[in-house]
This record gives sequence, structure tokens and C-alpha cells, in this order.
Amino acid sequence: MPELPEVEVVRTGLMPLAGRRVRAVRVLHPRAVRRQPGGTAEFEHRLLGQVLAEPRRRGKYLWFPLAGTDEALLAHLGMSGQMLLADAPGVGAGADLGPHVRVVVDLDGTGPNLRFADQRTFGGLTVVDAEAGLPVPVQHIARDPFDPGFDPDAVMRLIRGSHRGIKRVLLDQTVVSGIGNIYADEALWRARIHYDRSADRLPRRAVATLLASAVAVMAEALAAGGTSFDALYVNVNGQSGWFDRSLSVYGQADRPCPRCGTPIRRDRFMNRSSYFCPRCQRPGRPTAA
DNA sequence: CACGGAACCTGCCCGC
DNA sequence: TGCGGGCAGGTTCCGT
Repeated sequence: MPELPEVEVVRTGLMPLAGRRVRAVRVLHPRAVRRQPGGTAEFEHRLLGQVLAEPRRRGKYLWFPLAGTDEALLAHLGMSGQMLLADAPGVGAGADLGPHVRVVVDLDGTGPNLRFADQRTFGGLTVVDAEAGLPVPVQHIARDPFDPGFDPDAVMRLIRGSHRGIKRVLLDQTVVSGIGNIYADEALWRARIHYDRSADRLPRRAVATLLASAVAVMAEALAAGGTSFDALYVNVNGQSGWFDRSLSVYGQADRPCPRCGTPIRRDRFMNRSSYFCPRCQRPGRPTAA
């Protein structure tokens, strides 16, 4: 569910926690920390007493460096994860917590506490080592287009060197991170490129337009507080974003293309959906060997 | 090794 | 009213 803009909204909302010390930790659902070597006990032990530094993000990964250490509290929201601020302590709260709260982290001093909620449990938290300021599980994730070190030429080469369909490449977080199903479809529509055109057959200019479109649509979504279709994506205060009103194709099957009026089509693709305008976004020639 | 598809979960919505 | 199928913002793993 959350792509780069949504994760960035969450990161910004977590800034007030910087500088606070972890007073108590409770894992309520072990699946939420399944990536932690050593499981729940190890997670709680490594986090207790640590001081959260200013939250950081790469692509869809989010983490708090732990002050004075080479460790980090790493979060991935998966499809339905939420980082929520709550005034009341979570440890010992029992049934007063929402239905999908998986981990509670209470902090010293004045201000809110942290809760990790996740309906589908594809997301999770871990306490991990960091190298050069980057958590180890994030080392293999490419920089996202908002990273000052983002290298457009390198991404261009990777994309045009792939025999895959362009959308598969766009969703590959080791090529460029942060783009998910919504913003891939929106960027492809803006650039008038069919999702299954072979990446290595796209002109440089088309790829450049596509990347610029991805940056533009994600920046607009960020300014709108992200995309929410329901209560699954919310900011740290439980509020929805409203970029869903600005979507041109995603989820718009049978509705008119905002550019040409042709009904938007939905194809099954990669075990999910691809939305596109069959007139603005023509498939390439069939792949020739 | 590159690629494509299934698996991992819960809950909602729709049609029958 | 109830049940089965389809669908959902992502990543990882396994087979080809």
C-alpha cells in the first residue's frame, strides 16, 4: 500500500520522536518481528533503553538510527503497516489498543508513544546493524529519485539494459526505489508508455520522460499527504491523504482517460493490476527474438 | 543468472 | 443471511 510519498509522510510525522529514549517495548504479534534474528526477545532487548535519532528513509524503507550506536530501528510497512503516535502508553494497555496493533514502543519524557499496526502483517520492524548510516537490510535497495545521490544516468543504463517489460523494471527496488503499483501506472500514463513495452527498446527520451513523470507524480502525491483509498493508509495521526482524487488511471477501470476520453483498461499483471489508457499507451511490437 | 509466478496474510466487497 | 471468489498500496522465495 504505502509507496514513497506515503512513507515520507509517515517519516515526517515521526520527527517529534527524535531524541526520546525507549522506556518499554512489547511485541504483541511475533510475525511483526519475524525478520529479527532471535525473534521477539532479541528485538525487545536490543531496543530497550536506546535513544531514537531523526527518522530516515530510502524508497519504502524507514528507520530510526539509534543514537550513539551503529544500529537502527528499521520499519517496512508492507501493504498495510502503520506507524502511529499515541499519547497513552501501549505496554499494558491490552484491549484498549486498536485491533491490528502489533508492536508498542513507549518513550521517556514528554510527548507521544509509538505503535506499529498492520492488518495483513506483510510489514514489520527489526533492530539491525547499520553500515555507513545505512541499515544492512537496506544496502541492496537502490537510491530513490528524491535522494541527493540519485544517479539518473546509472538508472537509465539499468532500465535500458533490461529485457523485461518496463513496469516490471520500474517496480524493481534494486533499480530505482520508492515506486509501487499506483505511481508506476500513473507515471506510465503521463509518459504515454504501455506497461509491458520492452525496457531495452525504449528510446532514451522516453525513459527520461518516464522518470521525470514518476518524480512529478510522487511529489504531487506527497504534497497531498499521500494516496488513501480506505483507512489502511493513514499518517501518524490516523488521517488519510487525498491524492486518490487526483489519480488519472489507477483504479479507474472503465472511466474515461482524462486526456482522450477512451475508457481506462485494467489488465491482470504480476498477480495484481495494471491500469492504462489503450489509446494513449500503445503496446510495442511483439517481442522478436 | 534472469525472469515470472506463487506464497505470505487479513478483511472487505461482490455476486449467487 | 451465508458462502465462495476476487481483490488490495509489497517483498521474498522457488522453479524454470
